[in-house]
Amino acid sequence: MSIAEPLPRYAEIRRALEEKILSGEWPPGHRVPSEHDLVAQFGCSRMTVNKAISALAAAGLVVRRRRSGSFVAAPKSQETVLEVHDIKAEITGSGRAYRYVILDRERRRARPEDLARLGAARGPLDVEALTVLHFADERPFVHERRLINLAVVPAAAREAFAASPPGTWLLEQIPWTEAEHIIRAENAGADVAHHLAIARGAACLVVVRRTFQAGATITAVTLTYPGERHQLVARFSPATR
Amino acid sequence: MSIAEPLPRYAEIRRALEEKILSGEWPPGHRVPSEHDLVAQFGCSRMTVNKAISALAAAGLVVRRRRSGSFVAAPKSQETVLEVHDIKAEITGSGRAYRYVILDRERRRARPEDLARLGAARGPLDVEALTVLHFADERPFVHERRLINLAVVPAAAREAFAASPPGTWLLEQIPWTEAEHIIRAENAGADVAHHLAIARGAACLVVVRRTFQAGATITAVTLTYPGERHQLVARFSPATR
DNA sequence: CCGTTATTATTGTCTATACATAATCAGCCT
DNA sequence: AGGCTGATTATGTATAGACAATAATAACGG
Repeated sequence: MSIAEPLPRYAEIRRALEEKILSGEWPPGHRVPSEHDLVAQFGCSRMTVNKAISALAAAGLVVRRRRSGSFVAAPKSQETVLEVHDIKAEITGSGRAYRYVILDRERRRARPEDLARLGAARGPLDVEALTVLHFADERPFVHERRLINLAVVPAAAREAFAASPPGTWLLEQIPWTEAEHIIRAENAGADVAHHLAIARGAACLVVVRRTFQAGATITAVTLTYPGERHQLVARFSPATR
Repeated sequence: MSIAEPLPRYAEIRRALEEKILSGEWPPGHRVPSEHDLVAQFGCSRMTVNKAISALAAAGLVVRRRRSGSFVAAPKSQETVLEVHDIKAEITGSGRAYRYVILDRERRRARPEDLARLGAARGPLDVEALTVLHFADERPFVHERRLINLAVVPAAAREAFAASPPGTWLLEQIPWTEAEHIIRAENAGADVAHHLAIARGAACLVVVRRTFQAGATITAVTLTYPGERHQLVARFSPATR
């Protein structure tokens, strides 16, 4: 049982509208009463009503158009909030011992496939290419292949990554403004299988993440998790977004 | 180049604060100036400043505490908006021919493993268990195993699923209020491999989705995609959340 | 020194009002 | 009919002020 807390007025109004929408009483395309009407109905000021509807608009439940009014939005594709943790934080956060090893490191002029991975169309570019293996309680946890754009993060060339792995270090160095994830399944190749101590051909969850700042790609990383031991969890409720 | 549009005042203030946070000038834990101070600094009313900071709080960039002030939030786990489309819409939306086959169907009293899949702890429950295969351009696209809670959707027992597959039908029937996804990689078993026309042991992307309404589980579905032919894409930018 | 109480700073919510902006509508002129 | 114009309507943004809720801090009394 939930406690009957005194909801703020705007939340109350929001709930009331949300209920109509989620219950299907107001189908997509249905016009929500105007702010003026709701003011009369709920006996409060327009600002309060506005706050309620604006919140619904921000949550994507309604679309607002000047002069026309507010309308129940078409059912969107299901969106879900996917949490992708920093690996070091993910492991230490669950009380396991964390360790990492840099398997390979090379500074080079970006090759065509590097440019493709970074999603950068243009020109000559220097990158730092790293291969890292992360352990949780001394068991291989994830295999990481990373490219760092040295045009954006020149300091990466001088960093030894002794204290923190590249991903964690980068997070501390520069904040990202945009990220893109691609998630797929792959059979483990010989090399990855060896490092992760799994059978060749075992299913792996592959997460490719590109991180951007002001349009420029900061880094592109391919994380390969043993499929049997890892899963991503995502949760979503449109009402509380 | 972006056009120099006249930003509303509150957005301007929001940007200014955001810039301090994202640039690292204000590290996590740093105290944001009080609304009163910002009013003086920006020469606007407190409501305007409040709107700006409240938006940042809603985006998770700051945490607000009465009397104490507003503080830059600890760097969250990276959250990403994952779009999971309705399968029928996903296929037809990309111009491919869509078809589905119901491989198996059974109405039964929920077994212990069914209850576990639904995440329902309590009692006797009737479920509709379906196995569906979806095709895109006559090629197997995804294998679906679904349980429908008949206590919530009794109509599912009388539905033939002739016009729409169960997932699409359910979306039309009852709106969900919460969803949970689990994503992992698995090697294809004999049965799934056969239906998807892939090699046994091939890596598959498995998405398990549970959908709730007001606490009760509506449906639990396990979608198995051929790993080589499917991937999930997710994009995120904190500034525009 | 400790516990209680009063003060105060800060955010949370709300009102009433105002003007701006955009889109629609009706009417008018050509 | 076609197009221009102005009125209307609904939302977008902003202001100034008010009171409530909360928690940190200071003042006080034992």
